[in-house]
Amino acid sequence: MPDESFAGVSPDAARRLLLAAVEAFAERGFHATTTRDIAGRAGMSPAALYIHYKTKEELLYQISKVGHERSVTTLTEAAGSTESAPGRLASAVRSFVHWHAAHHTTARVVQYELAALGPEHYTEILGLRHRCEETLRQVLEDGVASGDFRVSDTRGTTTAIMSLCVDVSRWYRPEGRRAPEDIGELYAELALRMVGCGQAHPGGERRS
Amino acid sequence: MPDESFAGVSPDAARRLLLAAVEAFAERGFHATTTRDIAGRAGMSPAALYIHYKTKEELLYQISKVGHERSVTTLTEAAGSTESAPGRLASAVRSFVHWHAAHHTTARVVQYELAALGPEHYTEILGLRHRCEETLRQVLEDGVASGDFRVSDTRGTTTAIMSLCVDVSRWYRPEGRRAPEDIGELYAELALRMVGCGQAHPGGERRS
DNA sequence: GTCTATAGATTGATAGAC
DNA sequence: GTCTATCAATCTATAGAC
Repeated sequence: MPDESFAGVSPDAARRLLLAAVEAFAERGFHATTTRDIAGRAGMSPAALYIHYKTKEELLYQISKVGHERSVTTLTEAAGSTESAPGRLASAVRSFVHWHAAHHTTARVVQYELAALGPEHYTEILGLRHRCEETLRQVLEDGVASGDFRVSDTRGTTTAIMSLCVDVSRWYRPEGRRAPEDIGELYAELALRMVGCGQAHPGGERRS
Repeated sequence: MPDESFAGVSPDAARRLLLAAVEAFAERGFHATTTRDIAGRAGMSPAALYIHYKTKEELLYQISKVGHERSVTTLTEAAGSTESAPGRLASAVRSFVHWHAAHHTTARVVQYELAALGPEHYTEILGLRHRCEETLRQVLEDGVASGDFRVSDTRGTTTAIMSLCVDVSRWYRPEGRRAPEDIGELYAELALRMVGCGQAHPGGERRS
C-alpha cells in the first residue's frame, strides 16, 4: 500500500499515473523523471499520460495540491482541539510528523519539488504552506499567553519546529529502526522542550 | 561576495564556472540546470566548461566535496573544544547553523542535490555526512554521561538537531529578518532545550 | 584555452490508426 | 482511451579552427 491519499482519483488509469509519478518524483526528483518513466511504471505507453494530464507539471501540481491539503488538514485538526496549548502542540507535532513519515514519498515530493511548479501553481501551494505555519504559530502564541510556554521568538521557533517535522520525509526509510508512531512521539516531546515546556526526566509522566 | 569557499580553486576560469554552477544549482536544482546556463553565467561559451570539468556531474561533485568538508570542519572544531558538553553543543549548533545560513547557496546544493551524484561520489559524500552526525551524537552522549543532558534517544535526537540545522539552508533568504548570527544563537538555545538542558527563562543567564 | 559548429541521444508532447 | 510512430526542441559532450 503505497499511499491512500489519492484513492479518490478516477478513472483508474489517472490514479495509476499519479501514483507512478509520486514514486518517480520522490526517487529521482521532478526534472530527472521522464514522462516515459511515469507511463512505464503505470504500465502504459508514453502517450497515454497526455489523455489524463495536459503536462508533466500538472501531475506535480495535483500531487502537491492533494498532498498539501492532507498534511494541512492533519495539522490543523490536531492543533485545533480544545486541549491546553501543550496538549495541542504535542498532538499537532505528533500527527504532522507521523504523516510525513507514513507518507514519506508523497511528502518528499510535496516538500522538496515545489520549485518545479509553474509560477501560479507555486504561489497557490505556498499559500497552503503559509496557513500551515500560521496554525502552528498560533498554538505557540496561545501557550505563551497562558504561561505554559517560554519562548522569546515565536516566529523563529515555529520555523524551527516546522523544519523538524518536514525534514522527516527526507531521511525517513520504511526499513529503518523507528516506526512513524515512534518518531511522532519523540518529536512531540522535543517540540515541548523547545518551547520551554518539556519535562526534565524522560520516560515518566508529563506535568505532574 | 557570493562565497569564499572556493577561493582556492584555480585557474580563474575553473573557479568562475564553479561559482556559476553553485548559483544555478541552488536556484533551479542540478537536473534543471543546463551546461549552457553555467557557462553563460561564467561569461564563457558552452564548450569552455569541458576544458575544466569532464562532466556536469563533476562540477556537482567538486561543490559537494568542498562544501561538505567546510561544514564538517566547522562542526567538528566547535564540537571538539574542551568545554563542557552544553558549551560544546551550543557552540556546534551555533557554528553549523551560521554556516548553513551564511553559505546558504552552497549549503543548499550540498544538502539537497546529493542524489544527483554518481554512485561512487554519492557514497563518498555520504561518508562525510555520517562523520558529521557521529560527531554531534558524541557530544550528546557525553552530556548524558556527565548528567548535563536528559535524553532518552540520543540517535533520534541527534537526527532531529541535524535536521534543524541543515534545513536552514532551504528557507534562509539574505533579505529576511534574521542575520545568520541571530539564527545560530536561537538554534543553539533550542538545541540545549531539546536535550533537557535549556533554561526556563529566556533572555537571562544560563546555568546559574 | 577559448571559440563556432555540430554530432548523437533524449525529451515533452502530438498525430492518427484502432 | 490506448496504442505506434514521430516531430521539434533541447541537452550533454565533442571536433576542429584559431
